[in-house]
Amino acid sequence: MKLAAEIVEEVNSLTLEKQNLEIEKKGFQETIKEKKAEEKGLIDLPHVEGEVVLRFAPNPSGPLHIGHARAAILNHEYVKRYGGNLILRLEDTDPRRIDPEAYHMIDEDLTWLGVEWQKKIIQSNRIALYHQYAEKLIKLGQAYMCTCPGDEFRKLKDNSQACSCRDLSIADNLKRWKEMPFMSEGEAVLRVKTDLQHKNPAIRDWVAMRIVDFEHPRIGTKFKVYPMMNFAVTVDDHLLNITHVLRGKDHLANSEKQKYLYHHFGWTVPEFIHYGRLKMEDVALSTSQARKGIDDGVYTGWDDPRLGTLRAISKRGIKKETLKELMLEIGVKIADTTITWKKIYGLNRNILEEKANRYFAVFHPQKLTIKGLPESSKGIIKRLKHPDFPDRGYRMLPFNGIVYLDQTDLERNENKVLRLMDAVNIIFKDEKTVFHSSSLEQARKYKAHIVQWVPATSSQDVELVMPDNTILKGLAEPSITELNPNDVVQLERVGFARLDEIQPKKRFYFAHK
RNA sequence: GCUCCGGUAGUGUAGUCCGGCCAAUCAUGUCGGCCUUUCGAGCCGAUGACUCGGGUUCGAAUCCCGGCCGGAGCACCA
Repeated sequence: MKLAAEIVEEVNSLTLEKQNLEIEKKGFQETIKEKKAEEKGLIDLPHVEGEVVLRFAPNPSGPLHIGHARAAILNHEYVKRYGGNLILRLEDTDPRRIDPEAYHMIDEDLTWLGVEWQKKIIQSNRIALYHQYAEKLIKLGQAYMCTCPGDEFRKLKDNSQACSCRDLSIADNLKRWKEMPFMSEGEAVLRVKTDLQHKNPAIRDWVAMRIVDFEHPRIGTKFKVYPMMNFAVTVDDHLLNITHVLRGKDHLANSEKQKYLYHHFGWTVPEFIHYGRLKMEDVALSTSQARKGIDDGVYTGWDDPRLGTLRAISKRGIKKETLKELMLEIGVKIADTTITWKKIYGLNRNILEEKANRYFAVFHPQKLTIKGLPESSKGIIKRLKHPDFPDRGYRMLPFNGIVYLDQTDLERNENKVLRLMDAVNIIFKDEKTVFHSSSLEQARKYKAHIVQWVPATSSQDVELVMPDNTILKGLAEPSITELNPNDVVQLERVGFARLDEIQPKKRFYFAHK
């Protein structure tokens, strides 16, 4: 025993290389298992044979939010990796939960995200198709028309008991099925037979079709019998040859339910991949909460900077590339993730840093007239639009000694030498501003802070909408008139901001530092 | 309550399937330094994690059991 331990100790003390060498010397066969070399970033999909067919299937109840972006980006990325098709499918089988505006908002949002789809289908165009498959299922003896009140059925189901409808003949079921469009809401449902003994009561005999007496925003009152999500999704995923289904883990039980349907029809089950919940700090992600806030006037609209919608995020100057990087990093883990704004800002800054040109703006403007300014210091001051890219040219700032500075910069530097970038050094003392010197060396010598300024004689009024939707009014240098809406700039020492509109006012949205 | 699932630094992530090269990767954040006419960026450095307890094993982030914590589902929504 002791000997064995000693030998092991000895072997372990050798480097791996030496151990392998010894193994070789002694003539042992190499038995090391080969570990699969994974592609960096997003993990590979399981069981890929050739091309993949994936789908992004939102419910058109509002615009897309950051949670949708995850599904859309991931699906899109996998289609790009393996080749194949991405299908956009609008799941509008609940007439009550549809926002007619959402159909085009979703297209817009995906386009902004850069997610392209090869085919688009709308489930409300396919209701008759679902009816056909429902009838097939009845004929297979795998579905039954249930007229039990919901709570009674639940009691039975929770005890693994069949209700009386379950044993109806196929003929009786077909008869009821034909009558279904003439019944009223709640009178009957079509149930899929699963396993009443299933450990999870939620899986037992789930509803496939129901009666809805409500005008559908797209197809009106043409149908009264609508499929439930699980039924429509399964039929579609099969018919469209979907190979892999990426969905949130809130669909775990649904995947389980759907498998029964695949088996009843004899269809191949796609690969289900479930990812965890996405939480976003300070943001109400749910569409319904956002809608309520908009209706109540708490939020200004779907693009209110406080919301987690893609249109709000893009308005704030967050780039689609940032979202893509973020989603690729988060991947498809089933564990929940919390996204912090700092994370998004950090990624976004990496992208914006080289794109955004620099401009001066102050948001607590204080007008100053510099006393004793030598004539030689006056004139047009040139400053690079971007310190790292000189070929982008200069902005011109007329400097005549009358400027706006930020109030807080003034307060913090009272009685101290303060340098106006690329201009002169001043001292603000006893409510008076006097010229101190002009060279950078002097500023360095006095450890002066270096701040941005706006020429008072040719300033531009601007607004800056902050992430909490408060609006700061300020002044910017004249060159900002060369900007166009949607340009993202860095307001020096303020932060990155996206120009949203120039008429009637020049309005920026603050992105981050 | 029932069913299922998860837990690696502040946050996100790699590694877990197939135990040893993991005193654990990368990103972001934070702190410090250098540089820079921004409190930005860049460069350099620092910081900081395997949920806990048992078990198996020569060896456990990795396998097994239990606890704790967290999440999802339990609809005639998707």
